[in-house]
Amino acid sequence: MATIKTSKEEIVKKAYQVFRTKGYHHTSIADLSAFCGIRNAHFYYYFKNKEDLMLEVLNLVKQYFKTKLLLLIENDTLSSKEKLQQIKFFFEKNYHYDNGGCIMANTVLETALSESSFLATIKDFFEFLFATLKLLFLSQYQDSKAQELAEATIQDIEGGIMLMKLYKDNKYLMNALKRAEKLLD
Amino acid sequence: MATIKTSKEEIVKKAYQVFRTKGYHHTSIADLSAFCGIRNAHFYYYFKNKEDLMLEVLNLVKQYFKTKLLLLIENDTLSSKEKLQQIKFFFEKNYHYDNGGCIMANTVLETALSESSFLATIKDFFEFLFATLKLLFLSQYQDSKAQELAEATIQDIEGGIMLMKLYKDNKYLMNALKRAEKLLD
DNA sequence: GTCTATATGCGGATAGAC
DNA sequence: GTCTATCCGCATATAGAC
Repeated sequence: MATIKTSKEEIVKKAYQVFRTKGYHHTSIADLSAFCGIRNAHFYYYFKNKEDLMLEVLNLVKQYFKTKLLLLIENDTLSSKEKLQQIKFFFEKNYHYDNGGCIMANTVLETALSESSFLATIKDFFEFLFATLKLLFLSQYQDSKAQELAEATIQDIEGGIMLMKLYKDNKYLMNALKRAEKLLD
Repeated sequence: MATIKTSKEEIVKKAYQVFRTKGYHHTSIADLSAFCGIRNAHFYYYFKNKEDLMLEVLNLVKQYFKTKLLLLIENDTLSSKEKLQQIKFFFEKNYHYDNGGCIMANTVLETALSESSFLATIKDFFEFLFATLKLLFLSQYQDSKAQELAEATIQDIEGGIMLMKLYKDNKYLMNALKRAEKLLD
Protein backbone atom coordinates (compact mmCIF):
# COMPACT_ATOMS: atom_id res chain seq x y z
CA MET A 1 0.00 0.00 0.00
CA ALA A 2 1.34 3.36 -1.03
CA THR A 3 1.24 6.28 1.32
CA ILE A 4 -1.74 8.53 0.74
CA LYS A 5 -0.84 12.18 1.05
CA THR A 6 -4.01 13.70 -0.26
CA SER A 7 -7.07 11.56 0.15
CA LYS A 8 -9.73 11.47 -2.50
CA GLU A 9 -12.45 12.41 -0.04
CA GLU A 10 -10.51 15.43 1.11
CA ILE A 11 -10.34 16.67 -2.46
CA VAL A 12 -14.05 16.11 -2.94
CA LYS A 13 -14.79 18.11 0.20
CA LYS A 14 -12.56 20.96 -0.85
CA ALA A 15 -13.98 20.90 -4.37
CA TYR A 16 -17.44 21.15 -2.83
CA GLN A 17 -16.57 24.53 -1.35
CA VAL A 18 -15.24 25.84 -4.65
CA PHE A 19 -18.10 24.57 -6.81
CA ARG A 20 -20.65 25.86 -4.32
CA THR A 21 -19.30 29.40 -4.42
CA LYS A 22 -18.02 29.73 -7.99
CA GLY A 23 -20.49 27.50 -9.80
CA TYR A 24 -19.71 24.45 -11.91
CA HIS A 25 -18.84 25.94 -15.29
CA HIS A 26 -16.99 28.92 -13.91
CA THR A 27 -14.75 26.76 -11.73
CA SER A 28 -11.56 25.76 -13.53
CA ILE A 29 -9.29 22.86 -12.73
CA ALA A 30 -6.73 25.50 -11.82
CA ASP A 31 -9.14 26.99 -9.26
CA LEU A 32 -9.63 23.59 -7.72
CA SER A 33 -5.96 22.65 -7.59
CA ALA A 34 -5.04 26.00 -6.05
CA PHE A 35 -7.66 25.54 -3.33
CA CYS A 36 -6.72 21.92 -2.70
CA GLY A 37 -3.00 22.60 -2.74
CA ILE A 38 -2.28 20.04 -5.41
CA ARG A 39 -1.30 20.09 -9.08
CA ASN A 40 -3.68 20.24 -11.99
CA ALA A 41 -2.71 16.85 -13.31
CA HIS A 42 -3.30 15.18 -9.98
CA PHE A 43 -7.05 15.44 -10.35
CA TYR A 44 -6.90 13.01 -13.22
CA TYR A 45 -5.34 10.39 -11.02
CA TYR A 46 -8.52 10.30 -8.91
CA PHE A 47 -11.20 11.43 -11.35
CA LYS A 48 -11.96 10.79 -14.98
CA ASN A 49 -12.73 14.44 -15.62
CA LYS A 50 -14.31 17.53 -14.10
CA GLU A 51 -17.82 16.19 -14.54
CA ASP A 52 -16.90 13.02 -12.69
CA LEU A 53 -15.53 15.05 -9.80
CA MET A 54 -18.68 17.17 -9.64
CA LEU A 55 -20.78 14.03 -9.54
CA GLU A 56 -18.83 12.78 -6.56
CA VAL A 57 -19.29 16.13 -4.85
CA LEU A 58 -23.04 16.05 -5.36
CA ASN A 59 -23.25 12.47 -4.15
CA LEU A 60 -21.26 13.29 -1.04
CA VAL A 61 -23.58 16.16 -0.21
CA LYS A 62 -26.62 14.01 -0.83
CA GLN A 63 -25.21 11.29 1.40
CA TYR A 64 -24.36 13.77 4.13
CA PHE A 65 -27.90 15.13 4.19
CA LYS A 66 -29.44 11.67 4.13
CA THR A 67 -27.32 10.43 6.99
CA LYS A 68 -27.90 13.45 9.20
CA LEU A 69 -31.61 13.76 8.54
CA LEU A 70 -32.30 10.04 8.87
CA LEU A 71 -30.56 10.00 12.23
CA LEU A 72 -32.77 12.85 13.26
CA ILE A 73 -36.18 11.64 12.17
CA GLU A 74 -35.54 8.13 13.46
CA ASN A 75 -34.80 9.43 16.92
CA ASP A 76 -37.82 8.26 18.87
CA THR A 77 -37.15 10.44 21.87
CA LEU A 78 -38.19 13.51 19.90
CA SER A 79 -41.67 14.70 18.93
CA SER A 80 -42.40 15.72 15.35
CA LYS A 81 -42.28 19.33 16.36
CA GLU A 82 -38.90 18.86 18.01
CA LYS A 83 -37.59 17.04 14.98
CA LEU A 84 -38.66 19.89 12.76
CA GLN A 85 -36.85 22.27 15.04
CA GLN A 86 -33.71 20.17 14.77
CA ILE A 87 -34.02 20.29 11.00
CA LYS A 88 -34.26 24.04 11.26
CA PHE A 89 -31.00 24.11 13.21
CA PHE A 90 -29.43 21.78 10.65
CA PHE A 91 -30.29 24.12 7.79
CA GLU A 92 -29.16 27.18 9.71
CA LYS A 93 -25.84 25.52 10.33
CA ASN A 94 -25.32 24.39 6.73
CA TYR A 95 -26.44 27.47 4.85
CA HIS A 96 -25.03 30.90 5.29
CA TYR A 97 -25.04 33.92 3.02
CA ASP A 98 -21.37 33.79 2.23
CA ASN A 99 -20.85 30.13 1.57
CA GLY A 100 -22.56 29.90 -1.80
CA GLY A 101 -26.00 28.55 -0.95
CA CYS A 102 -27.38 25.16 -1.97
CA ILE A 103 -25.15 23.43 -4.51
CA MET A 104 -28.09 21.32 -5.69
CA ALA A 105 -30.26 24.30 -6.56
CA ASN A 106 -27.26 26.18 -7.95
CA THR A 107 -26.55 23.32 -10.32
CA VAL A 108 -30.18 23.06 -11.40
CA LEU A 109 -30.32 26.74 -12.30
CA GLU A 110 -26.86 26.88 -13.83
CA THR A 111 -27.07 23.98 -16.20
CA ALA A 112 -29.41 23.07 -19.03
CA LEU A 113 -30.33 19.87 -17.26
CA SER A 114 -31.42 17.91 -20.29
CA GLU A 115 -27.88 16.81 -21.04
CA SER A 116 -26.83 16.72 -17.43
CA SER A 117 -25.46 13.65 -15.71
CA PHE A 118 -26.21 15.34 -12.39
CA LEU A 119 -29.96 15.10 -12.79
CA ALA A 120 -30.53 11.81 -10.98
CA THR A 121 -28.52 12.76 -7.91
CA ILE A 122 -30.20 16.14 -7.58
CA LYS A 123 -33.69 14.70 -7.97
CA ASP A 124 -32.85 12.09 -5.39
CA PHE A 125 -31.71 14.79 -3.00
CA PHE A 126 -34.93 16.75 -3.25
CA GLU A 127 -37.15 13.69 -3.13
CA PHE A 128 -35.49 12.76 0.11
CA LEU A 129 -36.13 16.23 1.50
CA PHE A 130 -39.77 16.03 0.44
CA ALA A 131 -40.20 12.66 2.09
CA THR A 132 -38.53 13.78 5.30
CA LEU A 133 -40.69 16.85 5.73
CA LYS A 134 -43.83 15.05 4.68
CA LEU A 135 -43.26 12.46 7.37
CA LEU A 136 -43.19 15.18 10.00
CA PHE A 137 -46.25 16.97 8.66
CA LEU A 138 -48.17 13.70 8.63
CA SER A 139 -48.30 13.96 12.41
CA GLN A 140 -50.87 16.73 12.02
CA TYR A 141 -52.08 16.69 8.43
CA GLN A 142 -53.50 14.15 6.06
CA ASP A 143 -51.48 12.71 3.20
CA SER A 144 -52.06 15.13 0.34
CA LYS A 145 -51.88 18.19 2.60
CA ALA A 146 -48.65 16.94 4.15
CA GLN A 147 -47.18 16.46 0.69
CA GLU A 148 -48.17 19.98 -0.35
CA LEU A 149 -46.73 21.51 2.80
CA ALA A 150 -43.48 19.64 2.28
CA GLU A 151 -43.16 20.96 -1.25
CA ALA A 152 -44.16 24.47 -0.23
CA THR A 153 -41.61 24.43 2.56
CA ILE A 154 -38.78 23.35 0.27
CA GLN A 155 -39.76 26.06 -2.21
CA ASP A 156 -39.82 28.67 0.53
CA ILE A 157 -36.41 27.52 1.79
CA GLU A 158 -34.75 27.37 -1.62
CA GLY A 159 -36.16 30.73 -2.65
CA GLY A 160 -34.94 32.01 0.69
CA ILE A 161 -31.43 30.71 0.07
CA MET A 162 -31.40 32.51 -3.27
CA LEU A 163 -32.45 35.82 -1.70
CA MET A 164 -30.03 35.22 1.18
CA LYS A 165 -27.21 35.01 -1.33
CA LEU A 166 -28.39 38.05 -3.27
CA TYR A 167 -28.82 40.32 -0.27
CA LYS A 168 -26.10 38.77 1.89
CA ASP A 169 -28.69 38.44 4.62
CA ASN A 170 -29.62 35.20 6.35
CA LYS A 171 -33.07 36.45 7.31
CA TYR A 172 -34.81 35.09 4.19
CA LEU A 173 -33.79 31.52 4.98
CA MET A 174 -34.47 32.04 8.68
CA ASN A 175 -37.98 33.28 7.97
CA ALA A 176 -38.70 30.28 5.76
CA LEU A 177 -37.57 27.94 8.53
CA LYS A 178 -39.70 29.78 11.09
CA ARG A 179 -42.74 29.52 8.83
CA ALA A 180 -42.14 25.78 8.53
CA GLU A 181 -41.90 25.43 12.27
CA LYS A 182 -45.21 27.21 12.77
CA LEU A 183 -46.94 24.57 10.67
CA LEU A 184 -46.59 22.15 13.58
CA ASP A 185 -47.77 24.46 16.36
CA MET B 1 -28.24 57.10 -41.42
CA ALA B 2 -26.93 53.68 -42.28
CA THR B 3 -29.32 50.82 -42.88
CA ILE B 4 -29.80 48.67 -39.82
CA LYS B 5 -30.00 45.02 -40.71
CA THR B 6 -29.82 43.53 -37.25
CA SER B 7 -31.08 45.78 -34.51
CA LYS B 8 -29.37 45.88 -31.16
CA GLU B 9 -32.58 45.18 -29.29
CA GLU B 10 -33.24 42.13 -31.40
CA ILE B 11 -29.86 40.72 -30.43
CA VAL B 12 -30.50 41.45 -26.75
CA LYS B 13 -33.83 39.61 -26.94
CA LYS B 14 -32.30 36.60 -28.65
CA ALA B 15 -29.38 36.60 -26.23
CA TYR B 16 -31.89 36.57 -23.39
CA GLN B 17 -33.21 33.21 -24.55
CA VAL B 18 -29.76 31.71 -24.78
CA PHE B 19 -28.49 33.01 -21.44
CA ARG B 20 -31.69 31.94 -19.73
CA THR B 21 -31.37 28.35 -20.86
CA LYS B 22 -27.60 27.83 -20.98
CA GLY B 23 -26.50 30.10 -18.16
CA TYR B 24 -24.11 33.02 -18.36
CA HIS B 25 -20.71 31.38 -18.10
CA HIS B 26 -21.60 28.37 -20.18
CA THR B 27 -22.89 30.49 -23.07
CA SER B 28 -20.18 31.27 -25.59
CA ILE B 29 -20.12 34.10 -28.10
CA ALA B 30 -20.35 31.37 -30.74
CA ASP B 31 -23.60 30.09 -29.16
CA LEU B 32 -25.02 33.58 -29.28
CA SER B 33 -23.98 34.34 -32.83
CA ALA B 34 -25.36 31.02 -34.07
CA PHE B 35 -28.72 31.71 -32.42
CA CYS B 36 -28.83 35.30 -33.64
CA GLY B 37 -27.70 34.44 -37.15
CA ILE B 38 -24.80 36.87 -37.09
CA ARG B 39 -20.99 36.62 -36.92
CA ASN B 40 -18.96 36.45 -33.73
CA ALA B 41 -17.21 39.73 -34.37
CA HIS B 42 -20.48 41.57 -34.87
CA PHE B 43 -21.29 41.44 -31.19
CA TYR B 44 -18.38 43.73 -30.52
CA TYR B 45 -19.85 46.34 -32.77
CA TYR B 46 -22.81 46.71 -30.42
CA PHE B 47 -21.40 45.62 -27.07
CA LYS B 48 -18.13 46.16 -25.25
CA ASN B 49 -17.98 42.52 -24.22
CA LYS B 50 -20.07 39.57 -23.08
CA GLU B 51 -20.62 41.06 -19.63
CA ASP B 52 -21.93 44.26 -21.19
CA LEU B 53 -24.38 42.29 -23.30
CA MET B 54 -25.60 40.34 -20.28
CA LEU B 55 -26.16 43.57 -18.40
CA GLU B 56 -28.34 44.84 -21.23
CA VAL B 57 -30.27 41.58 -21.20
CA LEU B 58 -30.93 41.83 -17.46
CA ASN B 59 -31.96 45.45 -17.76
CA LEU B 60 -34.36 44.66 -20.56
CA VAL B 61 -36.00 41.93 -18.51
CA LYS B 62 -36.21 44.20 -15.50
CA GLN B 63 -37.78 46.93 -17.61
CA TYR B 64 -40.24 44.51 -19.17
CA PHE B 65 -41.44 43.33 -15.78
CA LYS B 66 -41.67 46.84 -14.41
CA THR B 67 -43.68 48.08 -17.34
CA LYS B 68 -46.11 45.18 -17.36
CA LEU B 69 -46.62 45.02 -13.61
CA LEU B 70 -46.99 48.77 -13.19
CA LEU B 71 -49.64 48.85 -15.87
CA LEU B 72 -51.43 46.14 -13.97
CA ILE B 73 -51.36 47.48 -10.44
CA GLU B 74 -52.23 50.99 -11.56
CA ASN B 75 -55.37 49.78 -13.29
CA ASP B 76 -58.09 51.18 -11.03
CA THR B 77 -60.83 49.04 -12.52
CA LEU B 78 -59.42 45.96 -10.82
CA SER B 79 -59.61 44.93 -7.17
CA SER B 80 -56.47 43.81 -5.34
CA LYS B 81 -57.59 40.23 -5.63
CA GLU B 82 -58.10 40.59 -9.37
CA LYS B 83 -54.73 42.25 -9.76
CA LEU B 84 -53.08 39.38 -7.96
CA GLN B 85 -54.83 37.00 -10.29
CA GLN B 86 -53.51 38.93 -13.28
CA ILE B 87 -50.02 38.70 -11.83
CA LYS B 88 -50.52 34.98 -11.55
CA PHE B 89 -51.40 34.82 -15.25
CA PHE B 90 -48.38 36.98 -16.04
CA PHE B 91 -46.03 34.59 -14.26
CA GLU B 92 -47.67 31.55 -15.82
CA LYS B 93 -47.17 33.08 -19.23
CA ASN B 94 -43.54 34.05 -18.67
CA TYR B 95 -42.24 30.96 -16.93
CA HIS B 96 -42.40 27.48 -18.27
CA TYR B 97 -40.39 24.38 -17.47
CA ASP B 98 -38.52 24.31 -20.73
CA ASN B 99 -37.55 27.93 -21.16
CA GLY B 100 -34.85 28.12 -18.54
CA GLY B 101 -36.62 29.65 -15.56
CA CYS B 102 -35.90 33.06 -14.04
CA ILE B 103 -32.73 34.58 -15.45
CA MET B 104 -32.39 36.79 -12.38
CA ALA B 105 -32.36 33.89 -9.94
CA ASN B 106 -30.22 31.81 -12.31
CA THR B 107 -27.63 34.55 -12.36
CA VAL B 108 -27.67 34.95 -8.59
CA LEU B 109 -27.03 31.27 -8.06
CA GLU B 110 -24.55 30.89 -10.89
CA THR B 111 -22.20 33.71 -10.07
CA ALA B 112 -20.17 34.63 -7.02
CA LEU B 113 -21.97 37.93 -6.78
CA SER B 114 -19.32 39.82 -4.88
CA GLU B 115 -17.50 40.75 -8.08
CA SER B 116 -20.62 40.91 -10.16
CA SER B 117 -21.68 43.97 -12.10
CA PHE B 118 -25.16 42.44 -12.33
CA LEU B 119 -25.91 42.84 -8.64
CA ALA B 120 -27.62 46.22 -8.78
CA THR B 121 -29.99 45.29 -11.59
CA ILE B 122 -30.98 42.01 -9.98
CA LYS B 123 -31.59 43.60 -6.57
CA ASP B 124 -33.66 46.25 -8.26
CA PHE B 125 -35.74 43.59 -9.99
CA PHE B 126 -36.57 41.79 -6.76
CA GLU B 127 -37.19 44.94 -4.80
CA PHE B 128 -39.75 45.92 -7.38
CA LEU B 129 -41.42 42.53 -7.09
CA PHE B 130 -41.49 42.85 -3.30
CA ALA B 131 -43.04 46.30 -3.51
CA THR B 132 -45.65 45.21 -6.03
CA LEU B 133 -46.85 42.27 -4.01
CA LYS B 134 -46.71 44.17 -0.75
CA LEU B 135 -48.98 46.82 -2.20
CA LEU B 136 -51.59 44.18 -2.97
CA PHE B 137 -51.32 42.50 0.40
CA LEU B 138 -51.72 45.86 2.13
CA SER B 139 -55.37 45.73 1.10
CA GLN B 140 -55.91 43.08 3.76
CA TYR B 141 -52.86 43.05 6.00
CA GLN B 142 -50.93 45.58 8.00
CA ASP B 143 -47.53 46.82 6.89
CA SER B 144 -45.10 44.34 8.42
CA LYS B 145 -47.33 41.37 7.67
CA ALA B 146 -47.78 42.50 4.06
CA GLN B 147 -44.02 42.79 3.70
CA GLU B 148 -43.49 39.29 5.09
CA LEU B 149 -46.13 37.80 2.82
CA ALA B 150 -44.56 39.51 -0.19
CA GLU B 151 -41.16 38.03 0.63
CA ALA B 152 -42.60 34.62 1.40
CA THR B 153 -44.50 34.63 -1.89
CA ILE B 154 -41.40 35.49 -3.93
CA GLN B 155 -39.46 32.75 -2.14
CA ASP B 156 -42.22 30.25 -2.83
CA ILE B 157 -42.33 31.26 -6.49
CA GLU B 158 -38.57 31.22 -7.04
CA GLY B 159 -38.18 27.89 -5.27
CA GLY B 160 -41.06 26.68 -7.41
CA ILE B 161 -39.35 27.80 -10.60
CA MET B 162 -36.25 25.87 -9.56
CA LEU B 163 -38.22 22.67 -8.92
CA MET B 164 -40.19 23.26 -12.11
CA LYS B 165 -36.94 23.25 -14.05
CA LEU B 166 -35.61 20.20 -12.23
CA TYR B 167 -38.70 18.06 -12.65
CA LYS B 168 -39.86 19.55 -15.96
CA ASP B 169 -43.22 20.11 -14.33
CA ASN B 170 -45.01 23.44 -14.08
CA LYS B 171 -47.01 22.40 -11.03
CA TYR B 172 -44.49 23.73 -8.49
CA LEU B 173 -44.76 27.25 -9.83
CA MET B 174 -48.53 26.91 -10.28
CA ASN B 175 -48.96 25.82 -6.67
CA ALA B 176 -46.93 28.76 -5.43
CA LEU B 177 -49.11 31.14 -7.42
CA LYS B 178 -52.27 29.50 -6.11
CA ARG B 179 -51.04 29.82 -2.55
CA ALA B 180 -50.38 33.51 -3.16
CA GLU B 181 -53.87 33.99 -4.53
CA LYS B 182 -55.41 32.38 -1.45
CA LEU B 183 -53.81 35.01 0.73
CA LEU B 184 -56.37 37.52 -0.59
CA ASP B 185 -59.47 35.37 -0.22
C1' DG C 1 -22.80 47.44 -40.60
C1' DT C 2 -20.90 43.18 -41.84
C1' DC C 3 -17.34 40.34 -43.18
C1' DT C 4 -12.65 37.39 -42.90
C1' DA C 5 -8.83 36.52 -40.52
C1' DT C 6 -6.44 36.12 -36.59
C1' DA C 7 -4.16 37.26 -32.04
C1' DT C 8 -3.90 35.59 -27.55
C1' DG C 9 -4.83 33.27 -23.58
C1' DC C 10 -7.08 29.89 -20.86
C1' DG C 11 -9.35 25.56 -20.26
C1' DG C 12 -9.46 20.53 -19.91
C1' DA C 13 -6.81 16.78 -20.36
C1' DT C 14 -2.62 13.59 -21.28
C1' DA C 15 2.36 11.73 -21.41
C1' DG C 16 5.71 10.16 -19.01
C1' DA C 17 9.62 10.86 -15.52
C1' DC C 18 10.40 10.20 -10.71
C1' DG D 1 1.10 9.27 -5.76
C1' DT D 2 3.09 13.34 -7.37
C1' DC D 3 5.62 15.99 -10.45
C1' DT D 4 6.90 18.75 -15.04
C1' DA D 5 5.90 19.61 -19.45
C1' DT D 6 2.86 20.08 -22.94
C1' DC D 7 -0.91 19.21 -26.47
C1' DC D 8 -4.97 20.87 -28.31
C1' DG D 9 -9.13 23.16 -28.78
C1' DC D 10 -12.09 26.70 -27.66
C1' DA D 11 -13.16 31.23 -25.91
C1' DT D 12 -12.98 36.19 -25.90
C1' DA D 13 -11.69 39.81 -28.37
C1' DT D 14 -9.42 42.75 -32.06
C1' DA D 15 -7.67 44.36 -36.80
C1' DG D 16 -8.84 45.83 -40.79
C1' DA D 17 -10.99 45.05 -45.58
C1' DC D 18 -15.32 45.85 -47.90
